[in-house]
Amino acid sequence: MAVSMHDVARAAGVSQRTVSNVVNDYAYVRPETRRRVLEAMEELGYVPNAAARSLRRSRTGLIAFVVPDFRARIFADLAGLVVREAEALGHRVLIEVTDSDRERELQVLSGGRNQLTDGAIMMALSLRPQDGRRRRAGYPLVLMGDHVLEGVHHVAIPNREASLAVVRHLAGSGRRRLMLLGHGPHGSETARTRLNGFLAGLAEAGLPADEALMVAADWSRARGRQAIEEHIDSGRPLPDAIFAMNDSLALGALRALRERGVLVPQEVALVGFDDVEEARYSTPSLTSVSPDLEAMAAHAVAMLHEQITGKPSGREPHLTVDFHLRIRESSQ
Amino acid sequence: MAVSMHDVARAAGVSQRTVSNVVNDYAYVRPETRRRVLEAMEELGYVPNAAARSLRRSRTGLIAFVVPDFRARIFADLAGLVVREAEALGHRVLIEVTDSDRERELQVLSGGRNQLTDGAIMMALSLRPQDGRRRRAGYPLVLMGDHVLEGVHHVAIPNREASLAVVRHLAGSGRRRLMLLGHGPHGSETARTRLNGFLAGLAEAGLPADEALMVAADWSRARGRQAIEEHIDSGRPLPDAIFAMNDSLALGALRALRERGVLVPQEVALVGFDDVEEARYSTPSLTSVSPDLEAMAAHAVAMLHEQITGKPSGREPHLTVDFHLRIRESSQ
DNA sequence: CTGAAAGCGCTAACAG
DNA sequence: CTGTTAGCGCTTTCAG
Repeated sequence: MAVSMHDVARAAGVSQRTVSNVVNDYAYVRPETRRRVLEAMEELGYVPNAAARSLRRSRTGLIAFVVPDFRARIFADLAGLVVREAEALGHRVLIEVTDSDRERELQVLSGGRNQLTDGAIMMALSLRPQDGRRRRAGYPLVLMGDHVLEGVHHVAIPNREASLAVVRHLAGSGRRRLMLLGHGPHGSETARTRLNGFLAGLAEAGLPADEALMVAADWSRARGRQAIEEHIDSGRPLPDAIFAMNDSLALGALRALRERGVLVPQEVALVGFDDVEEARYSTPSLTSVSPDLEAMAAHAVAMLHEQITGKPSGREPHLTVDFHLRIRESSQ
Repeated sequence: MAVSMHDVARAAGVSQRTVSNVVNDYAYVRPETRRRVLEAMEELGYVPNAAARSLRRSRTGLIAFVVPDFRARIFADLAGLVVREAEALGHRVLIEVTDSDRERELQVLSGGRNQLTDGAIMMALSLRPQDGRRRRAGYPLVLMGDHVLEGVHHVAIPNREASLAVVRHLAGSGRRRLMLLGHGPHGSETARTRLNGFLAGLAEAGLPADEALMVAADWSRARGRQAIEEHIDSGRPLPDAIFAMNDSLALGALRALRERGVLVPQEVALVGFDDVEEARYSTPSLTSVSPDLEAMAAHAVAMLHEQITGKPSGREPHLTVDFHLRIRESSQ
């Protein structure tokens, strides 16, 4: 076995209690004693056993960040921000990938997948309101995204408002035939809400909602490209603007348009969602909805922190972050 | 306190031992007994305490993945792969960010930053051979990248060979004035090795090594862009090819070239390193070195797994993964 | 197949 | 300021 506090105590000629005090920067320990203990620790190569400490404190210092998929740029970005915020509040982050699997999301909810964590931040895709009853009682949880489970803290992206803003921008610059890319039969709540905002925008601008211009597609670059290729090759008339439900789709679409010789933005304006770094650097640069991810991460971590430490702070249990529509070359 | 095994045992009218057996799918438990226990667990909402289990088993099931920075796309990609591989072998992954801070890297090495993990995979930037002595004895560790610490398992990217291949490709298609972008005074070992391969390639092709064409820059998109802008604006003659030390630099450079009206690849060929997804979708698409990241993640996790479980497997303690030079529009 | 019981290493209440 | 000591909840040896 590794060297324990007991060993250190014996070596330094003090009690275990004192060693613990030194390790935890506790109370008053005489400088001389502290020095002796530190010396003994150094000499024996003592490293505190975190499992024992966790057991005793019933706190591990770990939180889980649960995402559907790590390949999507936005989740990786968010993870980076969550790690940073968590560290600032003294937590470390365990990454859990659900592969958008409903079963796994439920496992997180019911506590089967949270071993060794004090709480979780989850980006859930498939949860429904009635799943609330499967929740493990007392386990701190914050949801990111659209789903509101009764009584669960939650921080959201303003999907509807942002989509509305996109349509206003497009219609406001004279576009009339708007395509929505990424709407799909297996759509998540997020997709539905963005669709909603899109439709509201059309109505507001007095434009018809054309089913043929609501194109289903997974939110990947490859599918965005493919969807547009198929649309063009089928000979259907082009829209004069495309609103893609995320930047991956938009950038895939951009590639397809370029290959088919369609000019962006002259013939077709293009707008994405998420504002990943790449949007600023594509050719043409991509207009995109930029949700405030930093705020999102900060709020989520802070909410979780409160639940874990049990310090309520009057903070709203439901929050929606800001967004900006970054207008770039692809839609001007 | 939460409900414990003891509570379940009492409720089911069996001993704690039997509950443990059921929880761990152990040994022979009479079906009838198992059923009763399962029922009691369900009823009481029992969730095993992972900290206690970890203490007892002296194993947490967690491994740390330590990266310099999470914003760089390649680290996020790698993290996703590591999480997947780890899960397949029954480990979960804790993400640790060092911000390229040498002190933090040393803390990982010495065990101060590995609380609750059974081992770590680290992408170290600043470690030097003599740091080996600071290593925490017996703590399973695998390094990714260039640094070889005496006696530490290690999986590498073939930086020298790949850089050589890039120069061969460029020189082979008639380019004569090659710029190296990303070489810098604070260069990591990785940068030095890529520089090495570059110089070897020049020598092999009988081309001069021109100091003025070795441009220092952090490996970010913004810096790549800025470096090329400055070069052009200073009136210095353009190279006919640029080898950027990673794709971020290359894509930033591409942006600068485009804005200054320089044609890629007609006037200047451009090659990057890492082959991030974006390279395939840029305009023009980017030629890049594609190291086999999947293999890298798989090897690293497997090596760590062996150390943790103590099952040696004749696998080499040092391994270099394959790479492919993906030749695309930017260099043809 | 199941029970009793001994710790894993640490924290913290209690006592000086 | 420091020593003693009782568990935290679980796994596992030893008996039956």
